[in-house]
Amino acid sequence: MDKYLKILSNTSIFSGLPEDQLEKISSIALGRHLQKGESIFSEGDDGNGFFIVASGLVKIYKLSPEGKEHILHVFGPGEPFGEVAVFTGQPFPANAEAIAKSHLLFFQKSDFVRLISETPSLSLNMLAVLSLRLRQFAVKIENLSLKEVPGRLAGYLLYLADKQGSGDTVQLIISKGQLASLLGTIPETLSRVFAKMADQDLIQVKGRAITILNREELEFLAKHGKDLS
Amino acid sequence: MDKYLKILSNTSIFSGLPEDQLEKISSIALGRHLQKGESIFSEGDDGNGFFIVASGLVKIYKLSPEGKEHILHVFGPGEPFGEVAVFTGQPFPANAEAIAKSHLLFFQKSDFVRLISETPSLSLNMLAVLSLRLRQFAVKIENLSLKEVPGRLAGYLLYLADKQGSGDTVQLIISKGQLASLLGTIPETLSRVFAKMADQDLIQVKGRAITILNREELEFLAKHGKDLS
DNA sequence: TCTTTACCTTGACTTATGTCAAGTTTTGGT
DNA sequence: ACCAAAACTTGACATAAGTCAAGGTAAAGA
Repeated sequence: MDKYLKILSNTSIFSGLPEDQLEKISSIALGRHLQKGESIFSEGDDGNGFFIVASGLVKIYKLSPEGKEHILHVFGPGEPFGEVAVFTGQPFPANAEAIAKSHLLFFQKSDFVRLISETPSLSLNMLAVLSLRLRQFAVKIENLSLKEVPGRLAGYLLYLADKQGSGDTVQLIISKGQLASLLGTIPETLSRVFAKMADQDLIQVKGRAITILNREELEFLAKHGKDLS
Repeated sequence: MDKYLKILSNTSIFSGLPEDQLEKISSIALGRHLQKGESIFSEGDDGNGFFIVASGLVKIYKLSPEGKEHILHVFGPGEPFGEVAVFTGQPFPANAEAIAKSHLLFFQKSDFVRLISETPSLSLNMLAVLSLRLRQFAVKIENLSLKEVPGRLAGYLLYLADKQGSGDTVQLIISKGQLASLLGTIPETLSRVFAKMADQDLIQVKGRAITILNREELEFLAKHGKDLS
């Protein structure tokens, strides 16, 4: 059980809580191991609890009636998902699938609601997490409706560079096909945009390793959503 | 002061709370009256509190560097806005403007955080509100990336019909230009789509009054995002 | 009522991006 | 190391929707 403590203290929703609280939380967590490609839940499933990624990678996505997929989120270690269903009392609004071998912690809805109503600082953490996520969605909506694909890709690459911190070379954590879906486009279009950006010496592409060659122009693209032409 | 009680009890975040709680809340609320077109806050402003619409209509929108506007929300009576900034501690991420003569209630951040940490049921309400909003955003993202404009409009009209309940004729609460922005397109395109739908006898348009003539086909459009052709 | 302004519509044109199809490269399993 | 299955790339083409521009309609204020 105690091995969860360290994991929990590194999550956005439980960070900053005193150790005795974390122990309580740890005691209601259920571990679950998944292989790459395993489904976690599907749209419409009863939202009887939520998850935290201990290790691995999970995608949250919706499917159109024609089967086209749009990825809403990719969550890594420390990030919670499925909480929305817990608080709305409605079924899960999207699908979740492990896109790498993953270790998850599951929290039963009833346990968690009790916990949160007893722990004001936990509810404030939770509110902050949901608020941040709303903000991310707002940015995503803005990008989808105001910017073209090159602008969205530029923004994503800069976001990755910032997050990974490792100089000007970033590693895509998902396949280019999945990145296309995350950016609201299709693999063919993304591939062409990568090619064009490489051609213009904005970036260098070697598989999943992308090197930023012209940060300024990339920032211009991300901001204005269009080529300067 | 007590006149706020009735307003507060009709809001999503305060509904279901006992009267003594509502009185406490009422005592920290500040009223504010706005004319149509008045700005409430701008992107980047310090998020020192949040608002509830008592009467009127408020739009939340982002501006691209070129000045193009995208409307994220339109909020009416009973709906809170600006709470995200309160919980993240960051500035407001978007702009807010009254699009009709409006009466707002303002809650100071510090007052509200204290209140919420003292009132578990309030924090659960708040979590539910944010969760629902996340869900709405997820739908919006799905629509923007998976559906074309006719599909988005069809979805919006059905949503309005459901919300207004008044048979098959709905009233647009915002101008068509603003609706275009809310649907992630421009007035010209929206106008053409309205014309095409009317031509196909899916709807009848008389100013801001839209009559649904063929609900089935509209539902097909909203679901599949495309014409059946 | 008249006039001005904002809102809406329509047309001609351009373009970004989706679709379909055919290769090529990379990856993972045996 | 080999082979099959994914993943990726490229080309030709179709089209939804944006841009620019002009005219019409409706609403608000004098």
